[in-house]
Amino acid sequence: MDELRLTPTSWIVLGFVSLLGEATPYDIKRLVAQSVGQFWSFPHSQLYAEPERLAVAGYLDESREEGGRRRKRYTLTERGRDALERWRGEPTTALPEIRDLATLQLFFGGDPRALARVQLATAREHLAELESLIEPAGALDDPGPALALEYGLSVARASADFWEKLAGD
Amino acid sequence: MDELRLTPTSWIVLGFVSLLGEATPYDIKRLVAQSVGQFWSFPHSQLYAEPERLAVAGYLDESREEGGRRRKRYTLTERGRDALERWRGEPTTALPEIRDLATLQLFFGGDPRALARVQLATAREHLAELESLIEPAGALDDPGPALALEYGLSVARASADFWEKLAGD
DNA sequence: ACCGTCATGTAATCGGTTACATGATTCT
DNA sequence: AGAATCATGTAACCGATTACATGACGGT
Repeated sequence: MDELRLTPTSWIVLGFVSLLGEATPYDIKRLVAQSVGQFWSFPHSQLYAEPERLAVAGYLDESREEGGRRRKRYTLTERGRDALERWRGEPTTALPEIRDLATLQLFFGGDPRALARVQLATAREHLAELESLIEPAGALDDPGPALALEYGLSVARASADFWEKLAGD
Repeated sequence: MDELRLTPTSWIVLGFVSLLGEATPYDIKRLVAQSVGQFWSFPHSQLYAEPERLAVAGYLDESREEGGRRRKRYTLTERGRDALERWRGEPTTALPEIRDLATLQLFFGGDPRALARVQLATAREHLAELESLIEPAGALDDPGPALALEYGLSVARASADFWEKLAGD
């Protein structure tokens, strides 16, 4: 029941548990893969560790299935709901961070053409995948996911465009 | 002299030491602030810890000033130079990652207009700062920094455009 | 001489990543 | 029924962040 600094990972977990009502780490994992995970990856182990932390600190309730896979299922506590609500209400001024190895290589003298070729290829695949997510996202009640996806798409397009221009010299 | 997994931070340190020939953590800190730090931030303490790691593993030589501030100065070893060279030569296929609290808030139901207002403001300031870096970057011998900056700019513009559109409804 | 800010670092903590491992399902 | 893959988790390590702390230097 300690105080706890809530990290981005925490919000992701709290957010999805809130959306689903009740969720297992694996539920979250699948949703992450189709959404946030598209521009922000982390290992699945964190989706097991983080709910644990949150449960210890009183933001989630944990219960364990008895039969079968003995999954852990999580629900929001009052405290968790409050924290999420407060967070939602305070628009962050934090800037996006781009963590990109390719840019580093560019910066430190990697060959621009070679980099552009390789990056353009992967960027296009990624774009295609993102585009395939538009429809399902649009079908949801909540507009948030679709908006976030749009954001991710516009950034991904800017990225692809850059490499394309660079590849063409 | 152990094997060591080299992280993005490692490349940044190795890269700047290579550019400068000899560098103190503070030298690197200043350069980072005007370059990579614009889209990828980390605390200065890491720029003291990381060269240490790299020195222990044999990628850097460390020497300490005797008088005055007793700074630690680092230079590349053969091993460090090799590693950097090899890294430069292998274009990464890794995708950029966007770590962005604002997008998360959008995703999880934050108010789009409110977010857009706040984010647009900070995004514009940031853009202005990036643009002020164009000239100095263009004046360098090495084209890498200017290219990386261009990349950062195009992404930052995409981001600002998105929020602008969203703010305008 | 004093004060504020810049410069330079260390220590402790903790989140995140890597690696390992086993139990369920599904398919052939 | 066996193989392959999906699902689910734990353990250990380490890089990264936070916090603390002091020494130089420049200005008044």
